[in-house]
Amino acid sequence: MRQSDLFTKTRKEAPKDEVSKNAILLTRAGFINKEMAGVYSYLPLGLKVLKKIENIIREEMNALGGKELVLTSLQRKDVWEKVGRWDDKNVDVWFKTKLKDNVELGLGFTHDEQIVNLLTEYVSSYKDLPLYLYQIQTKFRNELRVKSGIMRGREFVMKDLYSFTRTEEEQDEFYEKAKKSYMKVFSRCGIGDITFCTFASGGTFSKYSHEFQTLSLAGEDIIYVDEKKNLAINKDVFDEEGLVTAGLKRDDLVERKSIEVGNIFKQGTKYTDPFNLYYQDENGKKQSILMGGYGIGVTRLMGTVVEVLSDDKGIIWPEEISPFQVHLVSLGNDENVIKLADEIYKTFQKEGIEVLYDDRNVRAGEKFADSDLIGISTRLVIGDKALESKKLEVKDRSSGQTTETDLKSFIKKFKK
RNA sequence: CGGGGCGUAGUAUAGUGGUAGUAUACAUGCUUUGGGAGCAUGAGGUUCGAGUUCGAUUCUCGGCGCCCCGACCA
Repeated sequence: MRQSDLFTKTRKEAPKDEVSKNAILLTRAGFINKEMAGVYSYLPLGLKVLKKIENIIREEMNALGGKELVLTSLQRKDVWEKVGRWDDKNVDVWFKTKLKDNVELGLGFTHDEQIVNLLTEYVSSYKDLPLYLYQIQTKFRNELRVKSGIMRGREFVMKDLYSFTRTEEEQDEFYEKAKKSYMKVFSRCGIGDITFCTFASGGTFSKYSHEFQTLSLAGEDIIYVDEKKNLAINKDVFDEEGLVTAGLKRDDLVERKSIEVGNIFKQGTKYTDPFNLYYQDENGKKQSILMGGYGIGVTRLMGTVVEVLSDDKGIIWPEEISPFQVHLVSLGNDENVIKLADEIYKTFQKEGIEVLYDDRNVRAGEKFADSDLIGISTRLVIGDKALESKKLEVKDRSSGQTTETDLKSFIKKFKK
């Protein structure tokens, strides 16, 4: 895409109503736009990144055996009343609304009840299980106070997978596989080395769960990290019992601040039993179904990447989720330079390399500043130098290193 | 939900009880072109309502909105 056609523009000034690094940088670079407190639109650049993250998650969830679906945001009151979560006393993040005839509805903040309710129509035999269903969808939570840009809003994108299994062994096996998938997702998003599978409290469903915590001073969680084992334990369960269960030793741990980017937990029959979701085994005997929930805050993950990967000039996208693979930047308005850049642009399009082509007639300084801010992982500069040397000047956004190469090997490296 | 703060142009900011200023962004022209260039010209603004006043962007009250701290956060 030509940058002259890009819908958004960069800004020099930080918006006055943002404090968090992710919101400031994403807004300045034209990825998002705040509509109201805790509610952000995703502009073309932001959407590109969001979709890339979603696709990584989709690939990993599919590899786990997950089947994708999309449940509704509008949800029935009676479904939520089954386990008492409609009442504002029990759940205080509801957005509730009404139909014209005064029938009450809620905007989904999660979909546990709804998916179980759905499955009562489809699951009845041991042959139907195990079953792993997931969706990537917008959730609504009426937070009392929003903060941290896109990391804690009232409307956000979440991936939620639900597992339905017959036995504890089946459940545990999947749970362990899911842990690995999750780490893969975070690695592919460029934050694998600072994200830890973290032993955490289980809340109302089971005693313990696992969170995926990314080290960052912008985080709100405190965890204790065992860097050798690559594991951590949340402060909430940082006691003797927790340590023993997690298999961690107090002396091996260091305290860190972190952002929760994912959470997996076993839910037992908390939802399946009340909804009468059972299956019949080989002997025709009625059996309970074990459920598990596996969440990733997709937009929060995007915000986390920005928090963690940036410098004073802008964002530093990891290759896999960079809005474009290459930022092609032409310098000056020398005819031959423009001709060369145009040719390279066309070649990339033909070869299927995703490219943002800064074809604007503005000075080099402005182009470089914008390029740094937007943060595309690889920059290709075409100016007089390239014309003379017949070499391509490639700058890596992350390391800042510039290398020379020729078009052929560049294409070979980036062609998908 | 408790406490505190703030609403002036697209953005960021001055200032004032009596015609609202700067930067940036935008438009036009000329110059310039490897790290946010220069000159000229132009267009663009006081969150809403009520009150006080001859007169309110400014003072008072209320609404709405936004931000921060805390609480909360399957």
